[in-house]
Amino acid sequence: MHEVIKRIPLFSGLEEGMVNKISEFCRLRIFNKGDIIFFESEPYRGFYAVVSGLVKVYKISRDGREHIIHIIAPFNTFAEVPLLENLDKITDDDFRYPACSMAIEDNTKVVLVPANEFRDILKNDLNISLRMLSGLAKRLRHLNHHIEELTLKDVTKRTAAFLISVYENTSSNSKLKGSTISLSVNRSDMAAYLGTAIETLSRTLSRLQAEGIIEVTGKKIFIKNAYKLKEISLS
Amino acid sequence: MHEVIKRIPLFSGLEEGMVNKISEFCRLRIFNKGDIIFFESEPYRGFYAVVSGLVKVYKISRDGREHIIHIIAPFNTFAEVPLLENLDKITDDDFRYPACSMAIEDNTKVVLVPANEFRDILKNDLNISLRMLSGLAKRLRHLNHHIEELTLKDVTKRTAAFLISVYENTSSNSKLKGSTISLSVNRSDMAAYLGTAIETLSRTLSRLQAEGIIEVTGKKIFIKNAYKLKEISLS
DNA sequence: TATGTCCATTGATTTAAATCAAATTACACG
DNA sequence: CGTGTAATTTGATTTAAATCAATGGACATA
Repeated sequence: MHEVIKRIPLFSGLEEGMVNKISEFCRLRIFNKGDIIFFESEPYRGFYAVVSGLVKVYKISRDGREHIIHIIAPFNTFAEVPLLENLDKITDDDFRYPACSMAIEDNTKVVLVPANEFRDILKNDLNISLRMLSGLAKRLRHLNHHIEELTLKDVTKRTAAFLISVYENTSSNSKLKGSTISLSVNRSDMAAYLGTAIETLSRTLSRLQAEGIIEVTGKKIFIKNAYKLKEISLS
Repeated sequence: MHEVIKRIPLFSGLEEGMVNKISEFCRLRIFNKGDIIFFESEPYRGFYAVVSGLVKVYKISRDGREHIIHIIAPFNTFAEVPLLENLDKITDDDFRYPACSMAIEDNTKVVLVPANEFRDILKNDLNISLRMLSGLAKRLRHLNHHIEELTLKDVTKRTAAFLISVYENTSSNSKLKGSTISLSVNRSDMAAYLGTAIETLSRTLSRLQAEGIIEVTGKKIFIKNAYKLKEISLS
C-alpha cells in the first residue's frame, strides 16, 4: 500500500512518516468491468484514487439516460467533494455520494481514503491541503471546459475535440504522418461522456471517416488529418 | 476595506491582524451594468469577491452565443482557479482568465484579491487554505449539478428547477399560499444560464403560466403552485 | 463450425429546440 | 408626454439530434 500511495500525485513527495500514516488507514479495492464502486446518495465513506484500470463518474436521469461527468485515469482521485464541503462537521452522518461511479475496465484497482481519518490529517497539514487545492482547481477547470463544450458546441465539434484530446495525450513520435489512437472506452461510454446518443456518435464518426479525416476500426481510430480534426473542434 | 473583507465568508472569522494584512493589498472596484470585469484569456491578476450587485461568469462561442457558467451573488468569490492550479509557480506569467465576467447590475462592487500577494499568505496559512477548499468543493458540486441539469433535463425541467431554487432561497413566510419571486436577471441572462434560447425560455414561461403554475409579470414571477413546479423540476 | 449475445452501424421518423421573422410591450431620455 | 430603442413575446419554419427499428459484425462458448 505504501508504494501505491506514493505514486498518487496528491500524496507523492510527502515525507515517509506521513505516507506511512496515510497508508495505514487506506484500503485497496479491486473491481471488474461493470462493477459499481458507489451509488449516488449512498452514505459517504471517503474519496478514492484510481491505481490501475479506469473509472467513470456519472449521473442517471429519471428515465434511465446516463451522463458521464468524469472519466478517471490512474493516479487521479475522485469523490472528494463531500469530504471538503464541510470540514467543520464532526461526523459524516448525512453525507452522501453526489454521483455514481463504476469500473469500466477489468481488474481496476482503487484506493479508498476514509473520510474521518483523512480529515484529521488534512486539518493539520498545510502541504496536503495545498495539493488538494491544486487538484480541485484542475477539476474545476475541466468541468468548466466540459460545460462549455456541451452548451456551445455541436456533437461533431465535441467528438473532434474528444479525439484530439486523446490524440494529444498519447505520446507518439509519428504524429506528423498521422497516428492511431486507442480509445479506452466503448461507444456507449463515449456517447454518454459527449452528451449524445450512441447512434448519433456512430453517425458522426462515419461522417468524419467519409470526409477522410479519420479511419475507424472499432476502438482503434487512425487520425489521418489531425490538423483538420483540430480545426473542426475549434470551430 | 477592512469591513468589506470581514464580510466575505472566505475571510470572516480570521484574526484581525490577518484581515488587516489582506485588506492592505486588495482593491475595491465598482462596475455598472454591462461593464466587463475581465475578458477570457486576459492576463490573470487575481480573483474577485462580489460585495454588492451581481456578476456573471460566462463563455462565448465562436458564433457569438453565450453560456453563463455562474451567477455570483454578494460575498461569493470567483476566478480562483488560475491562482490555485499552479501554486508552485513563482510568477503569474502566462496565467489567463479562463472565462469572461461582467457586472449585470449597476453599482456592482467587487474586491480584487491580487494573485501574488494572496498566494504568499495562502501558502503559509492552513486556515485560509481549508476555507478555500470548502469553497471550491461547493463550486464543484454546483458545477456537477449544472452539468446534470444541462445534459439530463429538458428546458422545462431546467426552468422549473431554476425558479424553485430562487423560490427556496427567498426567505418568505407566506410560501404556503404561494409567493412572488423577483428574478435578479433578465430573460437573456436567464436563457444563457439555462443553456437555451430567449424565445424558448419565453415560450416555456408562457406554458407554465397557461398551466396555472406561475404568473409572469416581467421580472416578477408569482409562484402559484410550488409543489407542482418542484415536481416538474424533478421529473 | 455453428450459435447466441453483445455492441456498433445504418435507415426512417419524430421531436425538442433553434432560428428566422414579426408584433408587442417596456422603458429611458429628451 | 411622446419618441425611439431595447427587451420580450408570439408565430412559422428549419434543423440537429433523439428515438424507433432493423441489420450487421465481432467474439466467446458450446
